[in-house]
Parts: sequence; structure tokens; C-alpha cells
Amino acid sequence: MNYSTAEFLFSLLNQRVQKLPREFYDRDTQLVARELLGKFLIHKTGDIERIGKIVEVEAYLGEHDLPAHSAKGRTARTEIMFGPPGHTYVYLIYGIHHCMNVVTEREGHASAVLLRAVEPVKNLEGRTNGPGLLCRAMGIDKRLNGHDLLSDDFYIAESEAEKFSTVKGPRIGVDYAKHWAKRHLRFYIKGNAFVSKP
DNA sequence: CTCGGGATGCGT
DNA sequence: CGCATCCCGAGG
Repeated sequence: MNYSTAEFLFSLLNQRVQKLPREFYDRDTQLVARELLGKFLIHKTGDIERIGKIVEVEAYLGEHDLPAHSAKGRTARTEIMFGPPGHTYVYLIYGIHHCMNVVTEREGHASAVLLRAVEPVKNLEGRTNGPGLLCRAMGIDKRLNGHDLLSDDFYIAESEAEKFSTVKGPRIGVDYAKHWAKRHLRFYIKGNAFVSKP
């Protein structure tokens, strides 16, 4: 695998990389979504460490947000979304692909941020520009549902602040959701080549 | 229990 | 645009 520009930059900053604290996630979901851009998703399995830089996300705003799974209420499936912030919500969609979310805000708020795309930094194979592709490349599946992101094997970290512009727009694949479909709850790094649908 | 549909991705 | 492929949640 090539020593990519992103990996080179990451190695330079490696000593300063810090795991995001619980308080990061325990804030307004749209704010968390925007601030997740540029952060590093890190997953260690065995002796392999996979790293991707988050470049595209979507915010899902709790029980009243029609496309949010928590809009169905508290069920076995959505229980994680109603739980404390800083945990993962991973589910299988269309029987094929996995999607990864980060639970936000206080317990009971039932909000989350969907990770839609990452830029490969380390040990990622295949495409990463979509929620299902991202999970495949990062080795993420339902076994990681409910995982605490303050753990040492699966977490999100920040490095030195990187300058970029953020683009916002309607979420993908929720056209059925009336006025909720029109809200600009999707955010991505402007000009980044790994965004799913620029 | 059955059944309809989905925060996707890929091929036609 | 069709379809893979399975889980979920609603309804009987």
C-alpha cells in the first residue's frame, strides 16, 4: 500500500492525536456532526490498526426526526440511540451493508451522527465513499453495535486543527420524509475527493 | 406468524 | 432503473 499524503500528515501529528472525550459527544447533534469532520476514526483488530479521516456525515435529530430510527420509539434495535453519548449505533441495511453512527447528546435524547465517508489514512482497502463502503473498509459490523468510543480499540481522535470549508445539504436517501428531507443535515468537507456524492 | 420496506451499492 | 438479502417493526 502506498504511503499516502494523508498517512504522512497523520504520522507527523501522531504524537498529538487525542481521543475525543465523552463531553464532545454530549452536545448539540448538528454541532457534533460538523466537528466530526476532519477527525480520525480508529479501529484496531488484532495487530491491524485501520484509520480513516471523517469527511462526510449526517445528523439525525431524535424521536421527531422522521428518518431517524429512533422515530420508531424505544425498541430493541433503537435502544442504543436512547442511551448515553459516545457509543456506536451500527445496523445492517438492505440485508447487505452496515452503517455506523455515533450517539450524541444526553441519555434519552435519541440522536446520532451517521458516518458517510472517510478518507483512507492507514490500512484501508477498497472504496470508502459511502456508509456501507466505509464500514466494510474499516472492518465495522453489528458486533460493534453499542461499543463505547472511549475504548482503546475503537474510537475517534483529533489532531491539530485542519483548515477546510464545510458544505451542507439535504441528507441522502430520505426523500420520503416530507419537510425533514429538506433540512440541511448532511455535512462534508468541500472539495474532498472521498465524499460519496459531492 | 406474515409482510412491506429500508440512512446502500452496483450493474444495466 | 432493478436487484441483492436480511432485519426490523407493524399488524393479524
